[in-house]
Amino acid sequence: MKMAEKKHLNSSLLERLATNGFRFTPQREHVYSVLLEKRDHPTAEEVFIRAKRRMPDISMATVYNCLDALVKCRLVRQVALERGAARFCPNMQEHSHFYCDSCEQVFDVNLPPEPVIGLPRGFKAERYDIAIHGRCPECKT
Amino acid sequence: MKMAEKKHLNSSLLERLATNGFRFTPQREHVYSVLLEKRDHPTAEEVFIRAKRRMPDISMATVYNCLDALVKCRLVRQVALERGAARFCPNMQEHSHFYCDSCEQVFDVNLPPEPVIGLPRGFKAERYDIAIHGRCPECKT
DNA sequence: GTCAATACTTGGAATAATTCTAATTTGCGC
DNA sequence: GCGCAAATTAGAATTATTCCAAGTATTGAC
Ligand SMILES: [Mn+2]
Ligand SMILES: [Mn+2]
Ligand SMILES: [Zn+2]
Ligand SMILES: [Zn+2]
Repeated sequence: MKMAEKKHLNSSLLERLATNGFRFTPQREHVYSVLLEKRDHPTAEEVFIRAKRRMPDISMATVYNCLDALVKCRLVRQVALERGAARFCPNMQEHSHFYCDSCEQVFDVNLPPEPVIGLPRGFKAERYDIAIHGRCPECKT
Repeated sequence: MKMAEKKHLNSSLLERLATNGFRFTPQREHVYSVLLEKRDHPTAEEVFIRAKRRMPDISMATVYNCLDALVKCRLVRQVALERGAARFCPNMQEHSHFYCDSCEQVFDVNLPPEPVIGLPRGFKAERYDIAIHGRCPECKT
């Protein structure tokens, strides 16, 4: 990434953190950059491993703290597909998730215009989470 | 419940367990009946508490085992909404879940005919899990 | 720039949810 | 009824996450 790009990213990260009452720290910057680098769906553990490579002293507690801040700033989505560790997704476009029951990989899938589900009277939907389970192309028998 | 009804339920439970290679045990019968009694979305812990009322010696490990067997027999659905304890749903009709972010209750919501999501080439969907987050009528401000 | 207030980071302890273990008991085909 | 695989049990172990208390860094006021 070019210097100018990085500076811009960081100033917008700072802004986003600030408007949500968070401080800008090297750890938060780094965790965010780690997520943007490889746009998959790592667990906190996996983020920790990747973050440590260039910031060996970062702690697991901080990774959780950073992920939490990023989620609260809406720079990252937290996804709960299967039971077990939560996963984090840096793709903030509206999309749903395909979970391959065989290789356990998670794929982004574009959503149709709007999933028209008739809710009973009085219910107010804020957000739809669509998880599709099945086999990815690699694992199709 | 009338005696005849119960007998019928149990013989169909036995059959379902048998065809999936499971044995019929009083614990499995009881856990299943506990789920059918109050058709909500309890956690394993909550099932344990309810099951203990009429079967005080049942253990947590057995509750997990029973729930697992019932899920594998497709008599019960396991739902993973938010992070935290898994929930169990005895309603086997196709439906999706509304999770109230305020009171944390889970409601069954009927699905539209079929959520037409165009999957990329090669992906094979087996099951859609639609979770809707929002406010229930009680909690609407 | 200095300073104080407060937020953040850290390692380790604590907790929550679930799974594993090993001894005992039970269901079920013969 | 008998034998054996499967199920139950209490408790230990594991996994994922949160909490804690002490030290450190960031920020805004001056
Ligand atoms: Mn995603
Ligand atoms: Mn349900
Ligand atoms: Zn796959
Ligand atoms: Zn509610």
